[in-house]
Amino acid sequence: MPTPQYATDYDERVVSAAREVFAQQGFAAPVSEIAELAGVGVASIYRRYPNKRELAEHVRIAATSRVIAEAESAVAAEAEPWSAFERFLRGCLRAHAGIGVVLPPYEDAEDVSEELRGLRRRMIELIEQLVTAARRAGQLRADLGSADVFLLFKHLNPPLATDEERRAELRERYLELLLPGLRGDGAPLPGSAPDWDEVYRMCVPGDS
Amino acid sequence: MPTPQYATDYDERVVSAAREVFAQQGFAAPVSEIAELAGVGVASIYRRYPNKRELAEHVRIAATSRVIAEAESAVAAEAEPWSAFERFLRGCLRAHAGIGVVLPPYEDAEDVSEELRGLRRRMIELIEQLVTAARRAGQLRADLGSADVFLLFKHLNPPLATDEERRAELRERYLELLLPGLRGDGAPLPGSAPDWDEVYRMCVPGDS
DNA sequence: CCGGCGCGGAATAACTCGTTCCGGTGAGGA
DNA sequence: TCCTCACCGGAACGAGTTATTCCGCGCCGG
Repeated sequence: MPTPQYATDYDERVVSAAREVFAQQGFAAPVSEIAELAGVGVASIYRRYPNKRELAEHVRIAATSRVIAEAESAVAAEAEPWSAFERFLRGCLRAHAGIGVVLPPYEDAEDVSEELRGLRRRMIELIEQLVTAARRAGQLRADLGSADVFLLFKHLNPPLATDEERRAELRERYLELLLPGLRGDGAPLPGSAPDWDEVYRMCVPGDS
Repeated sequence: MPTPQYATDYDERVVSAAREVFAQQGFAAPVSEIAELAGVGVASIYRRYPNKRELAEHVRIAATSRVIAEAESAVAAEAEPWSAFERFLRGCLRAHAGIGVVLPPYEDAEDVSEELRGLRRRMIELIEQLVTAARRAGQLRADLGSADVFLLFKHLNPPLATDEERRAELRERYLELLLPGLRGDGAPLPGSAPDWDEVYRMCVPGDS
């Protein structure tokens, strides 16, 4: 065997731990913490990824892919636009990987790989499709842009609860609180909807 | 003059900058960044506060006081419970100082000064009063606790937009989205409401 | 029983950040 | 005008933290 084969089980645990840790503490979080959460040694991480940045890139790719899958399955499963939209939201929330991690490039926007760039395009396209359809059907308020949805998602993530269990519970709790507003029951929204560039730009400088 | 008098103008700019920076980056943010934002040298900060921790404490005290004032003025200005509640929310949002900074103790809960502890008690008392009144009047959904409100607030803060102007706009935008849900138009909330201890506990470990 | 592939975690070298120190500057009195 | 002194900005220092590498160990297949 020319290329040594590492336990694939490890890969999964590492990426999952990295997602969790980066989501909570930002890119500045120590690699050792990721290793600890994954229950492996730091060397095992560096044996698979040349450096921290590439690990983060991998996490983002996985998370973005997950959101894409969630969107595609929601479109496929629901005929009604609003139902598809809602299913997408809940799906992402449950996937937890969620948008919180997808969002921040962690480093300067320039260093994003072509692969991730493509995935982002696809993800945006899908979300836009979901939003537009629901809006056309009069089931989603007209003054809400697709990038708004993204930001709202980010906000749904509670800080750092003790356990992930509880965090998930709170996420669903606050999503429920948001849904009536999304359907358009309130006053018109002040301000202008962000565009995607703004959303990405907003999250670059810091880590979180 | 026995005690030298420093420019009070500086104090204000320093605390305001510290609030901004801590809110965005957490307690881990470098002091130098605060100094830069305030347009002063680091020494000017240390000339007024013995160390970073005390500066943070000062920020929290100022922010908590501000929330208290906002609550008191809302209670005094509006007879209708829901109106008072809504005014409180908007007021805090506009004060921006807001809850994002009030919340995190930044360090272990033990090290909180007696003064701040007292302010917190008062703040919680007031928020609870606002929530209970609105709930009693049937204007706020019954399954929403006062600590929920606090967490929601935290979530309203957009990450790090380029300018504060835009951030404020987005905060108001998303508050609007939340209001219908708060009034009780949606499905019952899943999960259980957090209590205040949980809220504080949730935000201790990390910085943000 | 032996060889070697991974593994965990200690060791290293760089870097960041809190805090302190120091020379500069400008206002005000002589 | 010149001197003094209070105050300022920013460079310097030392402690602590972290990405990355290195090394000896244990397990698995033969």
